[in-house]
Amino acid sequence: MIKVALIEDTAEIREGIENFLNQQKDMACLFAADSVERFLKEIKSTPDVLLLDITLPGMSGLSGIPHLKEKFPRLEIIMITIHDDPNRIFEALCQGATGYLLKNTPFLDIKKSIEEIHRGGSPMSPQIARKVIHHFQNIRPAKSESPLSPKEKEIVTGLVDGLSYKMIADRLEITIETVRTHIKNIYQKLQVHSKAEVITKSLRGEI
Amino acid sequence: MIKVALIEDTAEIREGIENFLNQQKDMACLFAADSVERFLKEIKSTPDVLLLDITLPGMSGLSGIPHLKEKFPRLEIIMITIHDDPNRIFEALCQGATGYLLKNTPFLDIKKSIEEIHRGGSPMSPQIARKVIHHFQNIRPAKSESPLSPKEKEIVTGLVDGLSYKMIADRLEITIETVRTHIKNIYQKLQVHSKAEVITKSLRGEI
DNA sequence: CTCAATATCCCATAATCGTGGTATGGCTTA
DNA sequence: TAAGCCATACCACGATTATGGGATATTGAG
Repeated sequence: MIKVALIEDTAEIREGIENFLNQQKDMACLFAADSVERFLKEIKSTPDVLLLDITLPGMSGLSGIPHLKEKFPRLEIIMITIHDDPNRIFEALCQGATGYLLKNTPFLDIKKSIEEIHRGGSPMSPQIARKVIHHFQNIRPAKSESPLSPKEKEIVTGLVDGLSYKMIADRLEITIETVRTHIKNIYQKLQVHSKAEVITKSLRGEI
Repeated sequence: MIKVALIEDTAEIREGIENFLNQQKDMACLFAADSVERFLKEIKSTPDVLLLDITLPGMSGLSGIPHLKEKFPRLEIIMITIHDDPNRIFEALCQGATGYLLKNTPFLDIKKSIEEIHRGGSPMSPQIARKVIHHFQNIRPAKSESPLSPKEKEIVTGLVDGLSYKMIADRLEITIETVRTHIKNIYQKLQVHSKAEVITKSLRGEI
């Protein structure tokens, strides 16, 4: 039995979702509030999953996340919203939300999402996922000419990931001796003498 | 009719997916190759969607993405892989992949994903989505105070500068043994096991 | 005052790394 | 065709790192 809670200011939507959840066999809506403040004050037990609207009177869902997480550290939060503004999505995810659904999502899919998040997944509509990914792609612009060969760059990636030579060898499916050779060449090209320097250069965008 | 292509080195999996795709009414598998190199050399027409394995002989799927995107700028790429290593996922998404599926995904879901990506969404299994989101959540919380003591932060700075224990000891005018102790404590606090990981965390603002 | 955190120092050992070699085969290009 | 880069692989050795012990002194918070 998944214990769900809900914060949504529009009574119609709130009651609709609440009723729907309570009709399900494997979940129950513990509590439904119209604001973060009221929720924090009045909730009695500990929910597993919270459906949280972004636009709320008083404290917004976004700024409420840290408070909610503080009171219930293991709470999984799914944002529900009409906005699909990438910045808000990004913000919510950074604050600690784990899922993100649009308000027009059918009830049945909301149910699936609650089950999904409870299983350790992250429900996200594909449209949202695409926006999230675009954010990723924008923060790392294509870098200019690097003196390193493609394989060498893969080795560097391994170093940045904190892998040992052995682990890099496994990942790239080559022997550790080949990894050593590549690394020697990388050091030569970059004029460095340690993993540490390569990682620093790489993360500072100097490669 | 969605034009799909496939790069996967295991013949069994490749042919399985190829056959399945060709049985669908609304899609066709234009071409299936066992390596990025062969794909780029032999493909004749322009696919809409590419299913791309990460682990490949020769050029890895990861490093192949830029080449594939260069030849087919509007190509949508879905990574298919047995690995769910967050670093690789992150890398693939940054390189320009738009979807990410685990190899055990049922054929029917692969089909749905292809349709989804073609509609402008981003197919991702919820497990993957969770990992992606964790990446988001780890980039930000630089705001909270670090668990490291002032001295420990100085040690970290030394590591980032590529110094050996000896050099850090000289710089801070303490013995190398003290440096060792500090580093042991740092590893403990950050739950890591190498200089490399400390440097990466530090430069990513996670400390 | 006591405790926890910090900072200092020492020892020992196994694993990993850095660096010097050598060598083969494929590919590109002058 | 020869020169060069790239990727692959192996050997050897000293340096460095990772991790397990202990030990002592200071300091600020409860």
